[in-house]
Amino acid sequence: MAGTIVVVTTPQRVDADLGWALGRVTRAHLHTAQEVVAGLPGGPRGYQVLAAANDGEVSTQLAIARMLGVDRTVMTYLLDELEGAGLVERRPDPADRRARRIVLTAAGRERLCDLDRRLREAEERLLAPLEPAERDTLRELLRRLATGTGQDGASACQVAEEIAAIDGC
Amino acid sequence: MAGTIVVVTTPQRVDADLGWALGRVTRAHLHTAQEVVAGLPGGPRGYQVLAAANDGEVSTQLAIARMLGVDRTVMTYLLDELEGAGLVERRPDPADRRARRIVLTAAGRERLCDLDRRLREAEERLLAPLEPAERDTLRELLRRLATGTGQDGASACQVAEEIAAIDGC
DNA sequence: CAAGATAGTCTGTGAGGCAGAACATCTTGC
DNA sequence: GCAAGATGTTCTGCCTCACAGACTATCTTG
Repeated sequence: MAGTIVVVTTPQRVDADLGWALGRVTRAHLHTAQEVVAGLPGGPRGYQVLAAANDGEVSTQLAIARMLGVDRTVMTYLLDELEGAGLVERRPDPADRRARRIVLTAAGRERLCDLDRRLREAEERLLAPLEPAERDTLRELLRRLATGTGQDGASACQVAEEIAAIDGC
Repeated sequence: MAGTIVVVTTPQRVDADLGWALGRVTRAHLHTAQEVVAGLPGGPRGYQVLAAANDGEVSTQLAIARMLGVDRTVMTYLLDELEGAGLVERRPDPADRRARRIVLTAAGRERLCDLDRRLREAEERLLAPLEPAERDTLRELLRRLATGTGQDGASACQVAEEIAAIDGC
């Protein structure tokens, strides 16, 4: 390396860094969410478990864990708490006796509904600096990135791959 | 509450949740970033410290800590490692002898430059499902949210408030 | 039926962050 | 100029929390 001429272009400013912006926004969102879900077992993740279990597409512990990006061993005590609070039930999956289907109790659905509304309000406050149209754009772009679907619905997505790499490998 | 009729509207699907999308994208980004900065003391945050220190606007430990959202006590050992690797120096601030100015060494600037380029490539791969114009839009919207500036440059931003609430209170 | 994969649970352990105190220095009010 | 409080940095102790690994039960494949 000695004697090598290194062209040091001026690096980007910090606030041009996607990671920085993502981190900051995520952190702020997490912070407001924590206030909204105060008292809910598991905090923000407790809410996400409720939401994931409720929409029914996936409902076994492992499926929910993967979707939310939490370790499967964490789901155990997350669900212990939610079940203890009477918000969800673990039901044996009739098709696979190893698996448990997570279903919301009536109280769980009410709670989820209430949290949903309040979280949505909090999000709008968080997105306040953006024009209404821009908020929708941001939501849509993030959603497409997270679900791994391109504009045409194509699914060539690194986010999904990275997520997959994080859990099972 | 007994007897109250609760209208349970169908809650949003999980993938309509901003928090879910943010979390997933952030996690995926973090994961790719970790690979790129493998070997750098402090991991992704080490990079961010370098980037923040380099652009010079803020350079004391506390200012960097606040910008990055890390605890001030964490900055101490983060910088210990970076300084040990010869990437930054702690210089006494001539204007305030309590404070240390964090400046990059020549090696630090080279390293930052290299990381910058590789991270930018990784980000583009991550944003691949979006059209090029959409990627710029996403970057811009996130940047504006994170910096707390509206379209007109106005600064009425909850992200900044929440970030502020997290550290000093 | 045997062998391997998968769902869930439990236990131990280690990293990592936060609170709080200590110390040095700056600032403000008098 | 001095006392009192605020601010920047470091250090210590504690405590949470997530992950690895082992274990059981069940499914799947050959």
